[in-house]
Amino acid sequence: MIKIYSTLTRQLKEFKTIEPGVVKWYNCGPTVNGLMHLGHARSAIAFDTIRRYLEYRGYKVEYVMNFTDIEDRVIEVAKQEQRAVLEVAEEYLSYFRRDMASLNLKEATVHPRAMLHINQMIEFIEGLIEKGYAYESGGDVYFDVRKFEEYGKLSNQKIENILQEGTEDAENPKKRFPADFALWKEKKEGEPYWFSPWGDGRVGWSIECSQMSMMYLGDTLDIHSGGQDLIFPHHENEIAQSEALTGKPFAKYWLHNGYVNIDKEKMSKSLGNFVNIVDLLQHYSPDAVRLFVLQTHYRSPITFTEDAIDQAQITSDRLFDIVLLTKNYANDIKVDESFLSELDKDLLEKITKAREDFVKAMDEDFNTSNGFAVVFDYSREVNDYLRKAEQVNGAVISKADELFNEFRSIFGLYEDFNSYLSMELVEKLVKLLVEIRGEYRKEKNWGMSDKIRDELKAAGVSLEDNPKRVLWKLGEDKK
RNA sequence: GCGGAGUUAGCAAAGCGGCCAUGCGGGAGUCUGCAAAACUCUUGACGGGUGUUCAAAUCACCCACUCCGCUCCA
Repeated sequence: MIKIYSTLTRQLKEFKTIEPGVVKWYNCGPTVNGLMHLGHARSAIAFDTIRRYLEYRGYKVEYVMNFTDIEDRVIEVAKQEQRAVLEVAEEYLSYFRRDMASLNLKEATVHPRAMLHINQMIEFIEGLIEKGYAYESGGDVYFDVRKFEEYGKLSNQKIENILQEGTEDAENPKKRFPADFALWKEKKEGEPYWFSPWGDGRVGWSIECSQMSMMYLGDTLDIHSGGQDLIFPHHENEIAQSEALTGKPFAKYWLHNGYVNIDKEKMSKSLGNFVNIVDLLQHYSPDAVRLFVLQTHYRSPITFTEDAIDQAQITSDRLFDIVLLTKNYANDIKVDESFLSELDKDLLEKITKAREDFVKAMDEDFNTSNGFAVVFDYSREVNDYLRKAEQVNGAVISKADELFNEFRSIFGLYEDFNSYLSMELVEKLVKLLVEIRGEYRKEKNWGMSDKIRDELKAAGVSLEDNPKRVLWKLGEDKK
């Protein structure tokens, strides 16, 4: 049984989807006004892993993640750089997709973009006005939070305590109440705008998530997720809008990941203390970054230090060693041995046990930290076996490899094996063998030199001895 | 002010009442032509106090400190 923590109820509950076997999940994606930094990555990796785990546990996950491409901050960047908003959005969007791919983040089922859903959002707002939850005021449209009694339930705040007098936004005279939030904003000079029943303008920030999530997944989602910084006001507003419109619960489970801190401060755009993923990947492997993130439970804060990520890199490399070693043996099965030694039986038991322990750990609100503890214990056992067993049993080690594959697919680690088996490597190895064979030939050790040529040929590399040099090529000789 | 989260060994990080977390690092050993790896043992912790309990890192209360949200933010 999977237990899941929801910010709304602030406790662990059994995970039950509305439709059996299917998870409808909306993850709040980034605003594309800059490069992906570790804070974004932490969120994305955490939820990507939970998604992978749910899939591992047999769910079909419909995962929607938006890109906010029309928003104050994008417009601001466009102004500064004197470029079109669309152009800026396109550019950062492509960088985001690149960085997501390099971190081995799975593509969402749908990646909707706000700009392409403006008309539907206008309809959404019209619906709210009809129901009396929103009002037009001087070209703007606001959500009337006092009409929605449960406003504040997600962030656990009383309406009186929200937006005290004094802040600029609270004193906006167009509002009836300081905490009311904009659904539609009147156009400003030099900014993009759309036509609407209330005049030219553009949509407010939170409306896109409500509208797009409901459009792609239905009125009630199983999971809605994002960073803790979105709880208020963004998600609070989404709940208000959506539930006001449909009268149904908006999402069953609200998941929020902890921050990445640096120097005891939250890593964020506004503080300017962020580490970009592109830069980080200059020094650390994607696997190390994923491991770094996943060694901490998704709701806990992570403190970023160079030391910590160095440690993650070392750990990641060692884990990869044993994964690869196991795979090499598993690929090399010649005979399926039915005889099982004590060590074989022992390892088989440990494989079963490890899988059980792992599932138990992950079922408890996706405790990747404990999940990794199981993986590390397990990798030590496999390592031990590979070095101690008189003979490596192909059937047994294949089972071990299978479990490593399961772990890898859930954590999204070491998936690009091809990069380790490059043509470059083949070239180096063949050249080395040719060189060694050359020495044997000098010594007139024809036995060894022929053996190398024959074995290479069997492996698919043919050598051709010429007076000046040895040529080699891949593939069988033509007959 | 209001609302949350937290303080665990040298570092990172689980744990949510009793038994070994785990990773990195430190020490010793095994193996070994060299090198590397691996494995074994070991090192060590629960911010401070007072309670509750047969038993507390884990519950309650108090104190100290840190961070976060209430403003754009993953």
